[in-house]
Amino acid sequence: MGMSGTSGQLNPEWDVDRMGEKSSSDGTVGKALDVLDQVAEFGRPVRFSELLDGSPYPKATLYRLVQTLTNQRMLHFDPERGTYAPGFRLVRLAHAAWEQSSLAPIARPHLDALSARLGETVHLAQLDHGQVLYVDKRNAADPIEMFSQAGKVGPAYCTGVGKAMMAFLDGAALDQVLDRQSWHRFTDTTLTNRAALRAELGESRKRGYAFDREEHEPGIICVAVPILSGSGRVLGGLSVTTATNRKSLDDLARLAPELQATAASIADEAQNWRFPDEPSHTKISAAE
Amino acid sequence: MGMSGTSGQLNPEWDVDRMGEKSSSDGTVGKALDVLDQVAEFGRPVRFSELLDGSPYPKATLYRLVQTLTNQRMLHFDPERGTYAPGFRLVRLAHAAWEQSSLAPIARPHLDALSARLGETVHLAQLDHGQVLYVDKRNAADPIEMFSQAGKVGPAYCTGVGKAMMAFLDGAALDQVLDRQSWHRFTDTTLTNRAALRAELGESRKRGYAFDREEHEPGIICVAVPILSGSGRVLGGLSVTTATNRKSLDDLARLAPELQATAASIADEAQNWRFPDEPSHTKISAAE
DNA sequence: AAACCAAGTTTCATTATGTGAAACCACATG
DNA sequence: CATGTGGTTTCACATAATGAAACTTGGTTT
Repeated sequence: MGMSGTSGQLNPEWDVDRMGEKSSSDGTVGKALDVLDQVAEFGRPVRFSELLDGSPYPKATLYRLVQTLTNQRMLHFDPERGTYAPGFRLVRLAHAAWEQSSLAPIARPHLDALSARLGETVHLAQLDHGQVLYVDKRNAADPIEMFSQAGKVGPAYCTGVGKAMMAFLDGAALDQVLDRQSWHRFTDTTLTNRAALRAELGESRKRGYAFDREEHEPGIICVAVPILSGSGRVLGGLSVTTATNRKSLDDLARLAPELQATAASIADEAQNWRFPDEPSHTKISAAE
Repeated sequence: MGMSGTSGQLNPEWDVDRMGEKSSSDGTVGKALDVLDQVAEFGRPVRFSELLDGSPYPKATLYRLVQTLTNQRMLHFDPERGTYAPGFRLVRLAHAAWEQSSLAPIARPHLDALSARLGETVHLAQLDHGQVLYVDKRNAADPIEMFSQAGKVGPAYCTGVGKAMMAFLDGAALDQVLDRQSWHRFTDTTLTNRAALRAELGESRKRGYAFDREEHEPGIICVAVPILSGSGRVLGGLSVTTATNRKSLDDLARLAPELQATAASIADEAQNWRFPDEPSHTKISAAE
């Protein structure tokens, strides 16, 4: 409830806009992962035939892909129902992704502290493919672990963390993200076009933090700050969420300094952190 | 650091025991996923060259695989350090896996209740590839730092949930799991061979629940029960963990009935649950 | 029963894809 | 400026993926 939950408005069919861009461009592996995505997107275990119609691949090809994925435990086949669902191997791999990300493990104690001190819901998010990916979360009362809520994605254009992060992107990167927004109107305060959002992002940047004024869910508001690297790159976002019947936007605004301080320490640690036996780096081609 | 996989050693080589069995047998996709596993197993971001030595694949091939995976956002490349880590797409996919599994989402409220009532750490786990996969977790009111987390895997032969589940497997399935144990001696109560474990499993089965008597971590004990389907199939395991300085094994034993009751309701719900618009059987037709 | 249908599985000639030794590049270092 | 190391690209070649079509299985209708 408190959070998004809405992968909803995005209901992309197989081929919508992924033609030349990313998916099946690179070989068999791309196709297999494409299929994996499709199964995941169904939101429930699926039959082979359900996958088939709507799939760009012919029967035999799809069949082989699904077989391979099942073999590899990326998909799980339920023989009783004849359905496929994303497999557990993914969970193990995702755990590795989480642990190895430079942000989440480092931020963990900070979230604990913040959550304890404020007593409100705290989110840690990163931008992923134009969407907000919640990588960790603390509930007001009880701390919830990883995949219960974290792992979920939400829209960027109408959430606090999303806007906080976008506000600090430079032109090119920002455009990419803007291109991926769905601009669905969730509430009557939702900003539903680039111009409106751009203006808002400008203000947020000046201010140093962003609000969510019930733009995603009625009654839910939040303040969010970006987590910025020394060079100003956006590493992630941090937010405190509450309900309008508990706190006002002004109340939340007063929490901004504390959030920023936390964000700063996270960024700091993230940059200096070395994994146990990581070979000290020889500088590689600079990003630009 | 104890990653304690089945391999059990710090630097597991590529091809150790996965030759004929599973990995690269099925085509390019298999190889790509193999590489993905390797990156994950490193436990930290890796350089290309680090992957290369120890890889069965020649430079160019490995390079292409890594490129493809990065392209697909299954790997994330850090240009500053020149390293690869498991990518966020995995987290999204894993979330789908979690949500679609018949156990975890259903068990969630039960875990909440149990955790609130007992005030101790609660685990929900499933058997995956011979290991215990923790699919959800609630921390104790006063959390003890211990090594489990949702998404993490652990050994089956020396954990409460592991033993509770194994105790209710039939011959063939049990053997498969036993074959995958590493029998590493974590503490001096760890059971380090099949015979000892088999005896223990027998008792646990009779008793209806299993203990962990500091077999995995000193000072950490637990009771665990299996979650069994109507037909007796092992769906998962449920445990309460505590520290020896807080509770005794006898204290824990007294919680067993409550655990069993919870397990029973979870099993019950899991069996009857239908996803929203899951086709009951045969044809799906859908809109057309 | 026979005929039918839909989901799932296998075949096999064709072709696209992946392969990997070796060459190449870019940078750092002695 | 020679040498080394990590990373990237090439290209002739072999393998692996493709997909139309045929086949199997199991349930439903005539």
